[in-house]
Amino acid sequence: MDFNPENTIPKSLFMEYNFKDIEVKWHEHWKANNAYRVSNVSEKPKFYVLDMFPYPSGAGLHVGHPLGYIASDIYSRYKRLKGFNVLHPMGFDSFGLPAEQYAIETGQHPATTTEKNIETFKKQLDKIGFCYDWEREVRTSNPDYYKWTQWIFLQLFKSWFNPELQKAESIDTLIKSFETSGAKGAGKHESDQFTADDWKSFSSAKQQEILMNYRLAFSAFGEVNWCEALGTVLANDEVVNGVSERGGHPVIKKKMRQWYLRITDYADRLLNGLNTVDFSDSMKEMQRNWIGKSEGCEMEFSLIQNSDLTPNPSPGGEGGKASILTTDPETWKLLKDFAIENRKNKTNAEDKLWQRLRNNQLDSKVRRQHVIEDFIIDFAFLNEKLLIEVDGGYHNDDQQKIYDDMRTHVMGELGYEVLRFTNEEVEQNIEDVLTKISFVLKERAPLSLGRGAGGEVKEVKTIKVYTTRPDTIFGVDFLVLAPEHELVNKITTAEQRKNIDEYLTYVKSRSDRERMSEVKQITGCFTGAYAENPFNGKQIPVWIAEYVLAGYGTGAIMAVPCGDQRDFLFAQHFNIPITNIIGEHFNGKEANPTKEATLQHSEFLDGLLMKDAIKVAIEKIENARLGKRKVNFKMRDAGFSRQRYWGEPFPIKWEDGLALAMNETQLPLELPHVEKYGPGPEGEGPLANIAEWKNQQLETSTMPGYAGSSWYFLRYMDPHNASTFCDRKVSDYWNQVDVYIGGTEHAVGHLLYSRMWTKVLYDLGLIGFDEPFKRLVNQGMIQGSSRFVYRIKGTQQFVSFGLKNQYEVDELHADVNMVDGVELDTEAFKKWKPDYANAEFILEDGKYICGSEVEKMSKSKFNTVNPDDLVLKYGADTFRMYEMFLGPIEQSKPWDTKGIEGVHRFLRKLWRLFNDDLKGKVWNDEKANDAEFKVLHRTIKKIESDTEQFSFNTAVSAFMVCVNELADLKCYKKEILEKVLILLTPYAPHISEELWSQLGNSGSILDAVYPVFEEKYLVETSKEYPVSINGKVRTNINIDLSAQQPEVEQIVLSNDIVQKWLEGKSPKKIIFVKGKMVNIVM
RNA sequence: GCCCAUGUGGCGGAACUGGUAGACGCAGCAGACUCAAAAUCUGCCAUUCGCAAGGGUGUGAAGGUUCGAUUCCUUUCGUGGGCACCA
Repeated sequence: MDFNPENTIPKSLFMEYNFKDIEVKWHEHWKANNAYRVSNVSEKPKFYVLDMFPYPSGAGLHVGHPLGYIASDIYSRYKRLKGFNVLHPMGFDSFGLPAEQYAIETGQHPATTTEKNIETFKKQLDKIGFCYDWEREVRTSNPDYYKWTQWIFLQLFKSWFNPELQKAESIDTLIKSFETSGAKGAGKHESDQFTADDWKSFSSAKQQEILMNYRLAFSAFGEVNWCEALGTVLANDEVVNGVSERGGHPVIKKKMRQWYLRITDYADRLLNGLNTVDFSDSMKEMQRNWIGKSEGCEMEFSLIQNSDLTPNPSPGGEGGKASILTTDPETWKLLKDFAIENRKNKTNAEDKLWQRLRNNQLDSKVRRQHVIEDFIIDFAFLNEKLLIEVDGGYHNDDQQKIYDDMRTHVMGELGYEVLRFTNEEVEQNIEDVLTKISFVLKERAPLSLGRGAGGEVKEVKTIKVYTTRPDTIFGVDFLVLAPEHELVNKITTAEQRKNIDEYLTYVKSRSDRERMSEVKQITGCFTGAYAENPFNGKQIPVWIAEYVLAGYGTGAIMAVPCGDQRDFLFAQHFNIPITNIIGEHFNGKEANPTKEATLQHSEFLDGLLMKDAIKVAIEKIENARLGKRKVNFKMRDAGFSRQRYWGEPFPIKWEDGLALAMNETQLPLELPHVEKYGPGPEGEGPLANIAEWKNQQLETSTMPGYAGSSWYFLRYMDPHNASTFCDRKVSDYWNQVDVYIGGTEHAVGHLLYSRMWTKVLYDLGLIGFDEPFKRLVNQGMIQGSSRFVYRIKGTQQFVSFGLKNQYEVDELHADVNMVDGVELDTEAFKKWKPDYANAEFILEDGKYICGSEVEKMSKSKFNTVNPDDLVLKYGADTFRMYEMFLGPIEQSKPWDTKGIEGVHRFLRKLWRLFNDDLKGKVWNDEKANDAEFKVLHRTIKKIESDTEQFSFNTAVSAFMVCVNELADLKCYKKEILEKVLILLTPYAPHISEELWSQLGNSGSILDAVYPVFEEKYLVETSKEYPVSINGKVRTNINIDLSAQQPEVEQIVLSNDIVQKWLEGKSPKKIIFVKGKMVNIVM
C-alpha cells in the first residue's frame, strides 16, 4: 500500500462541517454568557413573541411540537438583529388531567411526574437551540404562580359587569346602587324587584345571594357535563358528540354547585375586539360562531282559552305506576309499611326546614306531609311541582334506596321533581339546602305565572317566542315548545295529556349522545292548546318537539314551514297545513329561507321585500307591546369548576351556604397533600376526602386547565414579582403580545378566555390594553403518515396492499420507521414484535407494499418521529431549517423525513464556501464585484420580506439559491459571506456563530447589525422581455429598460421569430408593460 | 346541513398588486472522480408529437371577464378543519 500522508490525517476534525462539536460548543458559550437574558429596561423598542406553552406530557416531544417554536424562535432572533428588545419566553401549562390520571393509575404524585416531564421537555427543547430566557420560565402548577391565578379569580369574584358602561367594576358600586336606588336602574336584572329600603332590610345572606347573580366569577347550581368514568365535570369543548374528548366515555347532564365565569357579559366586546386584531379569517370566524350573536325579537302569542284547557291537570290512575314497579308486590308492601313508619316520627331536621319554608319565605306556597297518590310527601310546592324529602342518612340502605328511587320515578311520571336531603344536611347546612331549593323553584316557576300574595294560580295567557325573522309572522302555522319548557304541563289539554306524557317519557329516555349523534329524526307531540296570531287572529296549534332547545332564546319558537327547513319537515311529517307567504319562491317541496322574496298574504307587510319587512315588523310588534327587539348569544357562561385534584384550589370558604372570599394576604392557598386521587363523595373532587380541608369549609373543586393559561403571558413580563401579578409599569412596557404562535385547537377555548381575562384586568385598571394578542399565527399540524399491513384473518400471512381485496384481512399498523416509502422491510417487521416472528408474506412484484394513511401523530399509531434522533443525526440547524422547508407554516402536512438530506447538503455547501475539506480555510478578504453584490442584496431583500411574512419555506429556498450562486461564482469573500451569515443566524444559529467567529469577528453574531438592502445593486439596464403573440410566448428579446412603446414596437416587429409568426399580417395592437412583457395581438 | 380553508409534476412545494407556470428540495435517470463505496461535481427530469429544429396540451372540472387567468367572477366536484337542530 502506498504511503499517502494526506490519507492518514483525520482532516475532518477541523475541516469538515462537524455540527455535533459546533452545536455543543455554542450552547455552552451562550449559556455561560447569558446570551438570551432579557431585561425590562432598555433603550430599544420592545417586541414580544409568544408561543402557546405546552402541557408537559409524559410522551415527550415529537416532530410536530417544535414547528411553531422554531418559527417563533426565528422571528425573535430576526427581531433582535433588527434592533428590538425581544421577549421570547417559554413555560409550562403544568396543571391538568393526564398527570392526575397517571397518579390514579400509579400512585405517583402529579407534582413529581410533572417535574420529570418538564425536565425532559426542556432538555429536548434546548437541543434544538431555542433562545428562551429560562430565568423567566413559568409553571402554572407552581404556588408562586397560582397564587396570582387565585388572586385574579378573587378580582373576578369581587367585580360585576356594568352594562351601561360596558365594563367591569368593583361589586361595591353595585352595592351602593342597591343602597340608593334598589333594583331600579341600568344593569339590574328584571327578576330583581326591590327598593333601597328592601335591600337594607334583607338579611346579609339574601344580599349575598342577589350579588352572586352579578359577580363575574359566580357560583350556581347548573347542569354540567358529568363524566362518570373520569369522575369529573367537563367543559363543552371537552365533550365531543356526547362523549368525553379524552377516553370517549359517556357524558350525562347533572345538577351540581359550580363556579362560572360570566363571559357572556363580554360577548359583544369579544366580538368587536376581533376587528382590532390580526388573526386569520378562519380563526375569527370560529370565535364569531362560538359567540353566536343573533339579532331578532321576542314576542308573545296569546293562548286561546277554551274549556279543554285545564291549567293544573292531575291525571292520576293506576296505569302509569304499575309499569315501573320493579319489585314484586310482597316486597312492595313491606317497603311501604316500613317507610310509612319512618315518616311518622318527625325529625328535628324536618321541623327546622319547615320553619324556613313556611309562609312563602321562598316566594312560593308549600305544604307539608302532603299526600300524592299513595305517598306522603314531606314538603310539596304544588305550583312548581317540586317535592322535598328529608330523611335520616339511609342512603346506603339498599331497601330504602330502592324505595326512594321508586318514589322519585313515580313522581317523575306525574311531572314532579323530587329533591332529597339528609337530616345532617338540613341541620348543619340549611342555607345550602335553601339555596338549592330556591334555585330549583325558580327554574320550575311558570314564566308568565303571576305569583300573588296568596300564591294563587293565575291562568297561563301567553307564550313568548324568539325569532330572527319577524317578517314571516303571517307564515306562522304552529308554535313549538321545547319538551323541557315550563308551560308544557300547564297548557296540555286533558285529551292530549296521555300523548304528551308518553312523549316526555320518550324524550327523557334519550341520552344526550343519542340526541346528538342520531340522524335527524322528526318527533313531536301536539299539546291540544291553540295560540292566536296577534295580527290576524289565526288559530295556531301549539306543539312540543325535541328540535327546539330549552336553553336558547325563550325555549319556544314560531314555526314558519315555508321559510325554515326544520319547520317544513315537521309540518310535512305531522300534516300541518302550510301557509305560503312568498309566492313562487316556495315550491312546496322544501323551505326557502330567502330574505329577498316579496311578501304576500301578509297584510301590512304585503309587497315588501322580506329583508326590509324585518324592521317594519319589529316596530309594529314593539308599538303593539307584543314584544321587543332582542339579541341572543349561543355562548354560555364558562364552567369554572373541576372535581379534580391537580388544579388551582379556589380561595373560597363556605359558611352557611355563602361563598366568602379568602383574604388576599393568605394566598396562595396551597394544594394539600392527598393519599388518594379518586373522587370524593357525591362527585366532589379528591379534596373532599381531606378532613382538614373539609373542616375549614374550603371549596373542594379546583380550577380548570384554562385558568392558569388565561394570563401567563403577563407573568412572563415580571415572573419573580412577589407583590403583584405583574407590575403595571412592566406591563405598560411590554404591552400586547406582538406575535402569538400556536395551533388552531385553542381557537374557542383558551383564546376566548384569555381575551376575557385581559378585558377584565383592563377594566379594573390593572393593565393598559384590552386585547392580549395583536397578531396570531397558526401553525398547521404535522400529521403522522401511518403504514398498514394486511393480515389474512386467522393466519400469520400478510398480503401486500394491491392484493388485499382478494382476501378477508385485518388492517394493522406497522411502524413507519421500518418502511421505505411504502415498501416494507419484512425482516425488520418479523423482529418488531414476537407475534410477527413467523410472519409470511404474499408479495406483489417481489415487494411487500404497505397501505398508507395520514393520521394524527401518535405513539399508538406507530407513526411518530422523535426530533432527538434527527438532531443527533443531522444537527439542530439542519433540523430547524428542514421543518421550515416542509411548506407554509400554517398548513397541515404529513411528516416525511426523506427530504432532510437536501437541507443538510445545503449547510455543508455553505460550509465549503469558508473551508475546504483538504485545504482548510478558503475564505478571503478580497473586494466583492457587482455580480456578487447583486446576489447578496437580492438575498437580503428576499429573506427580510419572507421572514416578516412568516414565509419560512421560501426563505430557506432563497438561502439555497444564494449559496448555489455564490458557489458558481466561486465567491469566498468575507465581505459577502459575513452578511449572509447574519441573514442566516435566525434560521441556523449554531453554524452561523461558528463561521462568524472563524471570520475573526469578536462578539456574538446574535447582536450583529442586520444588513441593509440597497436597491442600487439590483438596478438593471436591460431586460429579456418575453414576447408573446396572442398571449403565447414565442421568444425573448433583450431590450433596454428605458425604452418606450414606439421604440419597443420597432424592435419587436423587426425580430425574425416575430415576423415568422406574423405571417406577413400586421398586428392589431401591441401591448407593452414596462419591465414585464410584450404581447402582440393579431 | 351551515361556515372557513384548500386543490399545481412521481413527492413536499414556488409564482410580487393578473404578465415567461413548475423556483428550491426530495426521488429518479445518465455521466465525471474512485480499485470500489461514501462524499462531491456535471447534465436530464409536466405531458405528448418529432431524429432535431420546433409544435400541441396542461394549475380538480365546466363556463365567463381580459390583449393575457394558477391568480378575478359564476357553477360544480374532491379534500381538510370548525359548528352542528341556535329559530
